[in-house]
Amino acid sequence: MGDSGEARKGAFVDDTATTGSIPQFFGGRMKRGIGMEDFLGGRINTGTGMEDLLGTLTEPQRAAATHVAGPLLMLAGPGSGKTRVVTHRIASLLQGGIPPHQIAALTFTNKAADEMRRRLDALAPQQPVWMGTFHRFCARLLRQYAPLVGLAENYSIYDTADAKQALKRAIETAKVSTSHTSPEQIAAVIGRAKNRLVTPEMMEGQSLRHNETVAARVYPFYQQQLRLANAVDFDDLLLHVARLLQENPELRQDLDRRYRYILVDEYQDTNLAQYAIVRSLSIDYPNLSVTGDPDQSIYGWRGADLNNILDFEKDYPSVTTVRLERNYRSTPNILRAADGLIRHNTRRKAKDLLAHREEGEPVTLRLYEDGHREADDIADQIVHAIGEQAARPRDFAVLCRMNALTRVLEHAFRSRGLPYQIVNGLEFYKRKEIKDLLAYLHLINNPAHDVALLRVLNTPTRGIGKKTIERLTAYADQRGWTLLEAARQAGLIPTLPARSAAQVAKFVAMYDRLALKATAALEDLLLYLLEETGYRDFLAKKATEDQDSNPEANVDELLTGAVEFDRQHPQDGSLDAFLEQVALVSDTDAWEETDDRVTVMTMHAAKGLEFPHVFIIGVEDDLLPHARSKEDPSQLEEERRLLFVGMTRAEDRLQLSYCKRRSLRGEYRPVVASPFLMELPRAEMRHVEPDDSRYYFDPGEEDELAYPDSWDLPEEQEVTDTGSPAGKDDFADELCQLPPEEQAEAARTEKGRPPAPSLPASLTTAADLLQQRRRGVGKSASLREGMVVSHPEYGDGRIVALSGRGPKQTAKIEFFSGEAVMFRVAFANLTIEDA
DNA sequence: ATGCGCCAAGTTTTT
DNA sequence: CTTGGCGCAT
Repeated sequence: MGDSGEARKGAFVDDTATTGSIPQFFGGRMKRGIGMEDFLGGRINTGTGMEDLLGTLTEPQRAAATHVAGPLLMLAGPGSGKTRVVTHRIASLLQGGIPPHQIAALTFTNKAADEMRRRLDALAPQQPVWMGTFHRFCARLLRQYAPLVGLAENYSIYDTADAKQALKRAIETAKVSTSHTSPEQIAAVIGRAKNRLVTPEMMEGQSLRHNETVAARVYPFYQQQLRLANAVDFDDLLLHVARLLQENPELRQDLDRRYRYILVDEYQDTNLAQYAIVRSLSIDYPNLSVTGDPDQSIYGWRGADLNNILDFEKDYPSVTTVRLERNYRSTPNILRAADGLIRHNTRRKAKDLLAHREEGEPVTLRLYEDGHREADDIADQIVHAIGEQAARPRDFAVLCRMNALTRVLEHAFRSRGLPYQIVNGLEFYKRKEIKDLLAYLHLINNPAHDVALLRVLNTPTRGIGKKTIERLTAYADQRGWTLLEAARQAGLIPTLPARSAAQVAKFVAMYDRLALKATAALEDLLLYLLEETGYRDFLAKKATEDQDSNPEANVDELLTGAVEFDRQHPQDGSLDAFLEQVALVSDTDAWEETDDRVTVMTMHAAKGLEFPHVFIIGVEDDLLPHARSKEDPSQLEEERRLLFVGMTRAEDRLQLSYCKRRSLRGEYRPVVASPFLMELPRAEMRHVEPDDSRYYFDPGEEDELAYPDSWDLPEEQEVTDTGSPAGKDDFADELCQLPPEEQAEAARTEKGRPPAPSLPASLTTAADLLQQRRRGVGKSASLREGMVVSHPEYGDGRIVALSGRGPKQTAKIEFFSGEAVMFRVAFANLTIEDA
């Protein structure tokens, strides 16, 4: 996946050069910065040939990059330049005369695919090499061969919420009792089965556990539901394609020939379905190259099978294996800590992390009173570092186990005017208005999309109530029809009163009018839809009642997206493509590397990224090994790998923190440090306790900060791989069990320490003021209606409307050119003009 | 049929 | 702390 920091590093070097101040702190970094990675970029742009280009690679990197035919396994540790090698290999293949359309690079996330594309473009611009996620690859294939698996080409992709609705309906039709299980559990079992290529028929004879038995009963009904709706869920995308390839030998052969060179990123995260797909496409042309790192496998819960990578050499005996173990990203301090941790995994290929950089700062382990102090302190540290050092917001990342922890940070950052971006799960496409409108689009595109119909039938309200829907559904189920088909017969449904039937008929008539516009430009379609369905009025009414949310702004945003899509896809700009696009992007993909903001995300989302400064919060028992992962040793190992991934994102500085107490799901309760902390080389780390409010970044106080006595635990308190950590209880007692009264007392008696910094008051230098004034306003609460702002493209304009809060804040700006444009403040590069 | 309000439940990670 | 489901009053 993308080591996407390289572009940033280049930018960083430029910036320090122009300001003329290179803080000593970044010494090691600078040395590396002018090293091969950035140098490379310059050379390519001057158009030097491939020979020179490959000359900048190390021996093993070069071996991988020049590999042409036959299977290739690249075991690449974190920060080893993996993406770089992969892009160079593609460029090298192209230079060797391989037609670009014979190459397909499969990634796990869109983010990784985009990054790879960006970097390939730098080496070999505009090559039609196929790049994208597994799911997108499968979606495309399926679009072409849908009839072979019983679908039509305009099939819909159900997102998790849609799938859940369909599942609930399936549970009802299956008439099973869910008293000892839940739809979620059933969904999980079915999902796991699909990932292992297990069909409903195969599952019948083999289940043992209770919820599996229930799931096995529901599974066929669920699939039937999907087939009838001409829809697939995420897992089906893979499953259908895998079966397609298994059951159609000629097609398999064709596709094998078409995609002769297949590259798979993050191979350790592939599940059986993905494995089957990739293998099927690499039989006649076994030019399969996979890259991955078993230590970074963190998707076991999604069916990822570590054996795929561990056994690759067995699958392809003629494989060339390349190991990239040298880490160019992190300081040795960080690597020792990460290595100390990962060594505790038993099911693992021993691998070294060879440090390349010079010794840096010790890793910090920090204890806080609670999550608020944690967030406040981290925000303060960042503010301080930006003020004192030449750091920028985008150099920092705060990583956590779950999205719920980001709330406190959001507050802390906002109150300090610190620009940030939270990459989390609850975003744009999950909002009600958006889901409603998309449901209309889905239904227009695929009349069988029952979930969309149910969502939309009475939104806005049209006098079609629960009873009517019930009768309609029963009628449809009875005949095996889709709901829309049943609705067309509303007049003939005996159970339906005439009045209800008339309402339903009116809806169908409206639908038919909408469907006529299916091939119009998205923008026109949406605008027509808004009027025709009465959704616009519905929204206006809502907006006046509810001040907080601004559905209208969201709708405008969707419109903006549609316009953009129309523009980018003038030829294939079908509704199909748009809906597929929407279904297969996640909010993680909204992360903008170029934005100068602090990044807040989960460790899962952070994979493949790197940052100069990384804070990992909530390294606590039941949270970082998550409570639900602790029974199963393999899940526990996965949690350890997750922390490993988090730690190895850091280039220069890394802080791990945990709290004495934390409020989670409404409760404020005491928590215990993560047992993983016991596995770190604590003797060489810097420990900070709660009452010590001195700054992380104050160079003068480093000596005092290091190793408080209470932390001077003997290094040999190692964890046996099977048993519980020796001395864990002492450790926890000492650190976490101090009663609050004593804490308060201790705080009161603390002597002379600097007051907590508060931004913007602490930013006092002229340069800072200037920077502040001209800096992107980001998500800071500083925007007001009537304010004059500047946009790089549109010029100056006045804010005429503001809506939404935080990262969702949207501003309508009337530019002096006369144009009025809606922006999402977070993404628009707005600057505030002098007052 | 609608809409409000209460209560309960379930809370990881993502395509 | 949120969401979803259910029952009641209009």
